[in-house]
Amino acid sequence: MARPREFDREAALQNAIGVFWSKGFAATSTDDLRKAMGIGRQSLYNTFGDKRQLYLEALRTYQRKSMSGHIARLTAPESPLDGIRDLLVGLTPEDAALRNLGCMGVGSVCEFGVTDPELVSMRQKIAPLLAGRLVGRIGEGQAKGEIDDSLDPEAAATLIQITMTGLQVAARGGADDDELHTLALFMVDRLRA
Amino acid sequence: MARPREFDREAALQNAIGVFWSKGFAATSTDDLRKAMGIGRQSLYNTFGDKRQLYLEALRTYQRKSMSGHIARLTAPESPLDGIRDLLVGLTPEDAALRNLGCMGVGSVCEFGVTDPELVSMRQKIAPLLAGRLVGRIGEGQAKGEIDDSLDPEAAATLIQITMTGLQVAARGGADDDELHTLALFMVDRLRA
DNA sequence: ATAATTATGGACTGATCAATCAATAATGGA
DNA sequence: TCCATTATTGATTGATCAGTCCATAATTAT
Repeated sequence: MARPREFDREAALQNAIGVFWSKGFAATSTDDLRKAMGIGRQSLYNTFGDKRQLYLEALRTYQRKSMSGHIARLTAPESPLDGIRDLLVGLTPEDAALRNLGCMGVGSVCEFGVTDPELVSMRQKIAPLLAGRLVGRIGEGQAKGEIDDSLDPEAAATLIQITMTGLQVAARGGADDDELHTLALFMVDRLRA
Repeated sequence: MARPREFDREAALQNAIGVFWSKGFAATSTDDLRKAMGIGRQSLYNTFGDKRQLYLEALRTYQRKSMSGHIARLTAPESPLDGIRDLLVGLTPEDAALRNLGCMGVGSVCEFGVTDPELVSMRQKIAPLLAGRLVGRIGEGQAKGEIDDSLDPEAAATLIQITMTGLQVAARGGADDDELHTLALFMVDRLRA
């Protein structure tokens, strides 16, 4: 029917994610994107709309992948406490260059705060997914006697999410693997019965 | 000897801090700064150098004030655990507009990561100031029997700092006062003997 | 009063920004 | 084959960017 696209949309999007993740929205130019994505300017606008739309799609895609990793690590082990440990320990990659990027979602919160309603609503859809699973595993752990029975599962789940955010910022600030690892294990210990 | 400056340098700097704090470095234009500071363009360049130098001075000034507040809250109460509680509870202001700004230091880490050596070295000078005091108060608390004797003071101090970062990001993301308050108290409880 | 010095305001610079236009190329269906 | 449709390329737009130049104003020392 029409001329087919010469590039791989998914691959180009992944490259765009990489740029936004590393530099944030404001510091990224459309030329940075074009170069990293390996496509022409018009192709970018035809395929992804404008810079903002591309950012939204990049962030959404990043969040989906990131979240599914979190949930996989949290739920894989039989022991709930091991799940929480794996969630936190596996949060920051061993590869320093990757780890130093931190989390694109955290970066987005820091860059935009509450000024962009579309971003706020995107977060509100994603955050509860992990929170719910966390509350579940904490309850499980309490039933098994692994986790301190006296703590409120909701508050503990929120604290774990806050800790994840803190770890990501530390990682972006250059924290090394050992430090983050130690911190994750320390936090898990604080939940133990 | 020469014509005196017509504006208050400190007041202008405070206004610049406000803009950078709210919008970050990249999204702030020199015109934003000029307007908020209420001075002419040439006055800005004469007095503060360029945009980057102004940012560095703004961040340095912010950090100093912020850090002295942290240390004051941490050390004021007789009870070490109360000090840690006040540090965390008092971290995020009651006023929503102010709280939603989060922390300019956290914003700087998220925006620049480890890409700017001058910022990295600025952080390395500031972070240990609080860490040292925290370790001290944790040791105190353990000696008094308030804080769990089995935990490593260094790791606990780092976890508290990570928690502070997480709270600030949550605040920037729109978290309400109650949620942050609850979280702070929950964290303190996790250190108790 | 005059000279030296610094502050201020407005015009201006070249670079870069996001985004569009217009011309050409490639595809499948008629 | 030829038409409708979409992709690609390169030139181009007007806006905004950080930063400078220059003329004028205000101050103190002499």
